[in-house]
Amino acid sequence: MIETYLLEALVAFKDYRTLSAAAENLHISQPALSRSMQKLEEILEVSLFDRTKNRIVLNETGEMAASLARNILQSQDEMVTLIRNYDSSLHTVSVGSCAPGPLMELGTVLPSVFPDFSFCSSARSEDELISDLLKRKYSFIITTRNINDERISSAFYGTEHLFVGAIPAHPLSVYRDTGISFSDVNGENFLMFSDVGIWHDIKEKMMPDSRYITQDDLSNLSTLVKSSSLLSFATDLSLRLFRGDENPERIYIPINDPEATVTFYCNYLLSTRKKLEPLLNYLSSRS
Amino acid sequence: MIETYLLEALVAFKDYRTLSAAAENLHISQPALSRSMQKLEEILEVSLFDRTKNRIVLNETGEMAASLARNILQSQDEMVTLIRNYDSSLHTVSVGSCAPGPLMELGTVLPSVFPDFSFCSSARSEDELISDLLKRKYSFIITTRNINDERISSAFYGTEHLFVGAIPAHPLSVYRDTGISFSDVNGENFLMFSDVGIWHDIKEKMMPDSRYITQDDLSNLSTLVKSSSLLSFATDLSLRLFRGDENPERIYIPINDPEATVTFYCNYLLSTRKKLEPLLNYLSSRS
DNA sequence: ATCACTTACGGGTGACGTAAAAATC
DNA sequence: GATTTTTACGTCACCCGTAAGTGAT
Repeated sequence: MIETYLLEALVAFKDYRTLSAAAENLHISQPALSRSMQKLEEILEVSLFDRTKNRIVLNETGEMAASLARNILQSQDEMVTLIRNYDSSLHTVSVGSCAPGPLMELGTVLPSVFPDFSFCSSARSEDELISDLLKRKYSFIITTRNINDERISSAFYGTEHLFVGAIPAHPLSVYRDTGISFSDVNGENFLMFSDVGIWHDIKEKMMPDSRYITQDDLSNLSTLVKSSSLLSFATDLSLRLFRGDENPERIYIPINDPEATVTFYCNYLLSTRKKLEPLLNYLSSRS
Repeated sequence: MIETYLLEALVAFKDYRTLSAAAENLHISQPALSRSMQKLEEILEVSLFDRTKNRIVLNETGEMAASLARNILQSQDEMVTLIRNYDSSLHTVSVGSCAPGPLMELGTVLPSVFPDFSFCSSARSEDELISDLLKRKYSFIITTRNINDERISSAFYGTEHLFVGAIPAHPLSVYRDTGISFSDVNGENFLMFSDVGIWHDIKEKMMPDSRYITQDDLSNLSTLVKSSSLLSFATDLSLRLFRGDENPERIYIPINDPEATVTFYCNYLLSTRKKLEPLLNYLSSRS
């Protein structure tokens, strides 16, 4: 059998084209690498290089061998992360979401539904979430659409509605009951949380002329908003979660456009259904 | 990175269920294997076993890790054969066939078409041939149908017609020009070569009531046939190839059923087209 | 002269085997 | 008592680094 370090050596040589460069990158001496390549040829009973006195180049067989070796190493890497993820999936419940709202809500819900759990911040794209779900990095993920994959099952999670926050003196505050449209505030400056996931794309699309002053710390943002007359954002979820320590000096105006309402779905691996049943029961009882 | 011997150890343990049994199979001592398993857990930062004082069992994570490890090892094996086959494909031309006729014919043709070459006997099923072609064990294969795979290209090779050999005194010999049908000789005893590839299925299907006395050595079979009054087989290919040392005491009666005629195709990997061009030119010039 | 590779040589890590202890059946 | 696993310890393989040699640019 071929030990992994030999495959790593071969791949490094393919990448760096000379033994010296590859050896340096592998943090071993150049003669050591030279011997490894010889050993690999011995084991395979095949010559992998064209050698001249002071030059060594992969031959046709060597090139293909290095490609195959790279695949093996990648498979090994994937194996390691799969094993680690699988292990932690037995001990914790981790969540990925395309928006922070459901994540914050779940933060209050999960501890009562599951004994112990861990949290994960929202990733960028839904594709990344799906890929990480398949690798079991997440126990389940929150997305805005049902996923078309036979290994994955989906359940309705809930909706989130966007509001604009403003000081009472703001002219728009008269619309606090009737609501406004994105176009009414397109061009205005906003204070907002930086990691809003899918809302990022929505605001960019619906209010391309606005400027957004972002803040990646929620409590700092809150302080900032209290002291400012700039517009801000909120959602029904965030308003419900932070009821109590919300700013009494702010009023929240609903946005009427359909794009201001997002529907979330909870997606999980079919094979983990049993483990997640408490959550699924909770979700269906809620709706 | 995880060295291969650790993965082998894990897989062996999964297969043999105890360290002692697995160690014996791996030809190492049992304490050595015990340490390897500990080391693997260290590297993965995950526990793979449920341990009691004198018993060690794979836990859930361990079971899945062992499965993944088995896949890696299999990939490695495949890599090694791919590399070896690829290397030899650069030095030799090897042929697989579903029947011996084209193989014998090619034995006389290939040396003049290719500088150096090697030979392979006919494999059992066409599926095996295809699989070995994809692994580059064969440079090209002879089958009875075009193969539906985008990596493989096919060319017409030729046909082979089956004859029944009999002594002149045999009552069927009057049909030497008009031919007979399988049903006319179903139930008769035949002397025949054992490794006839696809012809095996044909005779079983068309003459299920006959008995076949097989011989795996061609020259022994020839001696046997000369001394016997039993029926035998021949084809247009074999008669052409062995013209000269054929038995003058035998006559050959054609079989008229369509099943007695087989059409062969030459299949090769698209990526090797250039190498095989001399052969393809020869084939198209022949037809 | 510098660079790149191979061969030669000595050293240290670590994987191995033997031995012993503990625990279960 | 037999089996199975773990720990302890000494040994040896083997992989590595340094040094030296050869050939090419």
